[in-house]
Formats: sequence, structure tokens, C-alpha cells
Amino acid sequence: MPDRNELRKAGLKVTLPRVKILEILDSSDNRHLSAEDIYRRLLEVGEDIGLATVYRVLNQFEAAGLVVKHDFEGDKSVFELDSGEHHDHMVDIDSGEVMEFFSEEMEQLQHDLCEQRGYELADHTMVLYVRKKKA
Amino acid sequence: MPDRNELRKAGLKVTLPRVKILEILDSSDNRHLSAEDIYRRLLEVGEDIGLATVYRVLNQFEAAGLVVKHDFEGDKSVFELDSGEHHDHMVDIDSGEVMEFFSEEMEQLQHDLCEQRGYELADHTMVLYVRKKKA
DNA sequence: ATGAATGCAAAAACTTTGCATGACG
DNA sequence: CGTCATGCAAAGTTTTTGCATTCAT
Repeated sequence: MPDRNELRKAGLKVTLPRVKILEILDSSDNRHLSAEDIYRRLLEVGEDIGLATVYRVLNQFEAAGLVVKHDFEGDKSVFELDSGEHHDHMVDIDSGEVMEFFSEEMEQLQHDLCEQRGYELADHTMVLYVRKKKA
Repeated sequence: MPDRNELRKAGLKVTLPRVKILEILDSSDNRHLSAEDIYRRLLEVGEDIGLATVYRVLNQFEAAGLVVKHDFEGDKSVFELDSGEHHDHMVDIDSGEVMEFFSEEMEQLQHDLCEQRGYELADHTMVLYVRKKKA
């Protein structure tokens, strides 16, 4: 039961809502889910967990470093399991599909741009909004 | 009266709220203001303009390309006058200061990363969260 | 004059919180 | 058992909308 250990390692009590939410984040095809998405899937699976709890649990997961929270749309946040490997995102503006990518060159460049100005890079967000090229 | 012409060029009727909001955006030291910020400054200057109007006007300005809307914080949006020159942002996480910068190399790299994957870059958001380097 | 813009208050959308109840260790 | 987590409903935030009134052209 890997999920349970993840929770214990994070110092979180192993409760049914937390386990179920972790399962959903882990098993979903779409790696990026909103609180509402998760809530709906819980209901579908017959778990009667409140939306408020979903929010609370997700926030705890974020604080514990288990998930990362993104604001791609500005209005609604989405959460993804933290794989440990940093990456950025590309969003297909037609389909809404979210893709992940990593570019060492990009990371380096961001770092350098900050250094040049006397700052150190603490964190960054980058989303490329793209469209499939016509063949 | 440059403001009035900007409005006419954008196909917007020249009304007092629109002129005043444009003035505030133009004269503020802080280039990045929230709707609430603008609303507050309007009251300070004695203009009795409703918050709903501020939102409506800002949205029209965005649609007209006069301002750009950003979601640096996820909860509250900020608006800045569109200077015409694209740039990205660096936010000092200690002071909250927002700095603008532009890197041709960065733009090129973003473009290439999309092309490599068969997409064309339509738009992007990038915010570097930084901290002043200790001397 | 006439269609568009504004103000106000109400609603919407998302998220957080208070409090009584129930579950984990 | 004591404490922490949950559920529900209520409240909080930010932003949008309906409608009567006012304003720009």
C-alpha cells in the first residue's frame, strides 16, 4: 500500500479521504485535476467525501510536497502529484490538453537572467499556450 | 488629451470612468494594479465610480488590447497598460516588487521548444520568483 | 433621441472556515 | 481515550450580471 506510506512519511494521519484522493490523483489519465474534478470522481466511485475536505486535503498535500498546485486558468486551480522531477507545461489552446516538458537550456537561461540582475531564482511558473501546426 | 484618442481608436465611447481609469493606469508608479487598487484610487481622487464598472472597463480595455491582465498570485488579477513591447516578469518574493524584462534568447527558445513538438507558440506566461542576492 | 454605459445590489464561482460529530493511533 | 479529521452549512473573495437610470454622440 504505497499510498499509506506516502501519507505517513508526510506526517499525515492515514484517513479514508486522504487515501482515496491520493488514489485518484495517482490513477487518473489526466495528471492535472481540479478540486471539483476530484470531488466528482469520488462521488462516481461511491465515496461520500465533502468538497471542503477535498480542498483541505489538497492543501495539506501541497504543504507536504505531495502535490503541486497550478493556476493555468486563473479562475480554477489544478493539482498534480509531485513526481519530484521539475517540469513546465504547454497547454493546447484548442483541445485544452496539458503537456509537460523539461528543458535544461530553459532552466539555465532563467537562472542566468536572474543572476545578471543580482537576484537568485527561487521559483518560476511558465506556461506555453500552443496550437497544433497545420500539416 | 492622448487618453481620449486611445479610447476612440479602440472604438470605445469616451466616458468619464474610462478616461479616469486610463489616467490612473498611466500615472501610477506601480504599473501593475488590481481592480480593487484602481477602485480605491478613484475614490481617493473623489471619483464616484463603482467597482463593477472598473471590472467592466478593464475587461473592455483588455479586449481592445489597451491593457494586459496577469494572474501573478492566482487569487487576484492585476492589469497593466500595454506598452506594445512584449515582456515577462520577475517578482521579488520578499518585497513583492514586480520587474519587467525581455530576453530575445528566451523567446526564441520557447518558440523552438514548441516547434520541436509540432506546435506553434500562440502565447505564454512566465514569472520568475526571485530573491535579492546577499552581497 | 437612442443606444450604450453606469451604479447598485444581487448572483456566481471558487475556496475557506466554524462547529458538532466521528474516526485514527 | 484524546486528538485530529470530516461533513455540513455558512461565510469569504473575487468577478460577473440584471436592471433601471444616466450619459455620449
